[in-house]
Amino acid sequence: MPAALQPKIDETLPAHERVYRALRARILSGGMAPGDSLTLRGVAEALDVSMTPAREAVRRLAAERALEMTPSGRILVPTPGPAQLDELFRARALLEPELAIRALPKTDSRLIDALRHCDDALGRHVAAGDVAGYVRANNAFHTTLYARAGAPALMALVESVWLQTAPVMRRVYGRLGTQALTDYHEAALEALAARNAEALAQAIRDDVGQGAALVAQVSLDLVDL
Amino acid sequence: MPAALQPKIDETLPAHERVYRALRARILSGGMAPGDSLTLRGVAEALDVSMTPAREAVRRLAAERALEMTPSGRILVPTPGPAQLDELFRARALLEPELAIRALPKTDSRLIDALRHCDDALGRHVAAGDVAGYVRANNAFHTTLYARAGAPALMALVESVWLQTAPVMRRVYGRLGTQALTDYHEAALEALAARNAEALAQAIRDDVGQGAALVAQVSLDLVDL
DNA sequence: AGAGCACAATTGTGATCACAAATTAGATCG
DNA sequence: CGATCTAATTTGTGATCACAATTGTGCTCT
Repeated sequence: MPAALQPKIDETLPAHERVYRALRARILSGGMAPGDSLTLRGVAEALDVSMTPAREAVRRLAAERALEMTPSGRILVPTPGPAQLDELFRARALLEPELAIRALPKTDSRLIDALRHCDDALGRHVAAGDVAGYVRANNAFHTTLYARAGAPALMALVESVWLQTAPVMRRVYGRLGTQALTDYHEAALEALAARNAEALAQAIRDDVGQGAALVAQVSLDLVDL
Repeated sequence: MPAALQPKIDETLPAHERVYRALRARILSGGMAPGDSLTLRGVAEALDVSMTPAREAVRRLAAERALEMTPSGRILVPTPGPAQLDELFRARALLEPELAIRALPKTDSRLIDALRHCDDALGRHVAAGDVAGYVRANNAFHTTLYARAGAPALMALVESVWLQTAPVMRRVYGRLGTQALTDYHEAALEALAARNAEALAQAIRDDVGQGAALVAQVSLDLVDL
C-alpha cells in the first residue's frame, strides 16, 4: 500500500469524511486493483487519524459496494465477475442517458466548453498513453455533464456503479493501452449543442456500450491472474 | 421513538449488523416518517449495544441515502421533495423491469406460487385497510421476484431506492387508505406464466407508474405539514 | 522435501471516555 | 406577553483500549 494518499484535503472536514474522500478518489482514479486488501490500521495511519473514523469511511465505501468486507472481517477491493460487470454496465446504460437528457435543457455554452476541455485533455492522455490521466479525464467528462442534471438521487446511483467498475477499468485500459477508442464524447457534444435529446442518449449509450465491450474482451484474460 | 425495534434478530451476528437490519426493516415497513430524528445513544440503548456499532449502522444507512446526516451532525429521515421523488420513481421504472426480465428465464412454478401468495396477502391487507401489512406484502412481492434475477449489483441499486421512497409511501398510502388501486401484480404474474418478457416489463412499469402517480397526487398535500 | 501443527503477530469489533458543538430550557429584560 | 441572552443538557466525533478471531510463520515429524 503506497503512500501519497492525500493530495489536497481540507483540514476542517471531519476525519471520517477526509478518509472517505481520499479512499474514494483513489479508487476512482484507478489507484486500487481488484483483490487489493486494506487494513483499518493501515488506512488510519496513512491519513493520520484513529481507527474509528477509518472504520466509518471503509464501511461507507462498503455500503456503496466500492469495498467489500468479508464475513471474517477482511477489507478488500471487490473483483466483479463477468456477470456482475454486465449488471453494472447495464445499469449505466439505463441510468446515464437519463441523467444526460435531464442535463440537456440546462446546458449552456459554458458547460459545453468545460466538457470540450475534458475531452481535449482526454485525447491528449490517450495520445501520451497516460492511462491514469485518461481515466481521470473520462470521469471528469461524465461527472461534469451529469452534475448539470441536478438529480442527486440518480447521481448517487450512478456514482456507486462507477466506484464498482473503476478498479476493473483501470486494468482494462492498462491492457489495451487506450488503443483505437471511438470518441463518442464528440457525438455527445454535438447532440448537446444541437439540443438533440435522442442523439445525446444514443451517444451515451454507445460510450457505455464501448466500455462494456472492452471489459468483455479483456475479462477472459483477467480470470487467470 | 417507540420500542419494539427488534422483531427477530440473530444473536450471533455482529452488533453493527443487527442494528443495521433493525433500522432498515423499520424504515422499509414504514415505521419512520420523513423528518423523524434519531440519536446514536437512542438507537444504541434501544438495541442494547454501545454507540460505536450504532454509529456504523446509521452511517451505512446514510450512505444508502436511507438516512441523512446534516452538517451539524443530526440524524434524520430524509424528506424528498417532488423533484427527488420523480428521480426515484424514474430510477425504479428504468431498473426494475430489467430485474424482472432477468428473473423471467429462471422462473418456475414455485416462484409463481410464492408471488401469488404475496399478492393474495396484499389483497387481504387492502381489504382490511391494513396499511403496514400492505407495504410489507408489496415489498415481499417485488423483492421475491427480483431476487430470482440473481443480480446483486442491480438489486443493491433498487434496494437503495426503495429505502428512500419507503417513508413517503407509508404516508401516501395512509392518506389514500389503499383505495382503488389497480393490481398490476396480476398482470405481472400472467406475463411471468406466459414467459412474455415485454408484457412483464410493462406490468412492472405500470406498477411503478401508479406509485409515482399516487405520490404526485399526494405530494402537494404533504408540503404543508 | 512437504504436510501438519503450535505459537506469535495481525486485525476487526465493540465499549468507554473526554471533548466540542449544537440544541434546548429558563430566566431576564423590554 | 414575547423576544433574547445565557446556562445546562444533549449529541456527534474521535481516541484509546481490551478482546477474540483470523492469519501468517516457523518448526517438527514423517
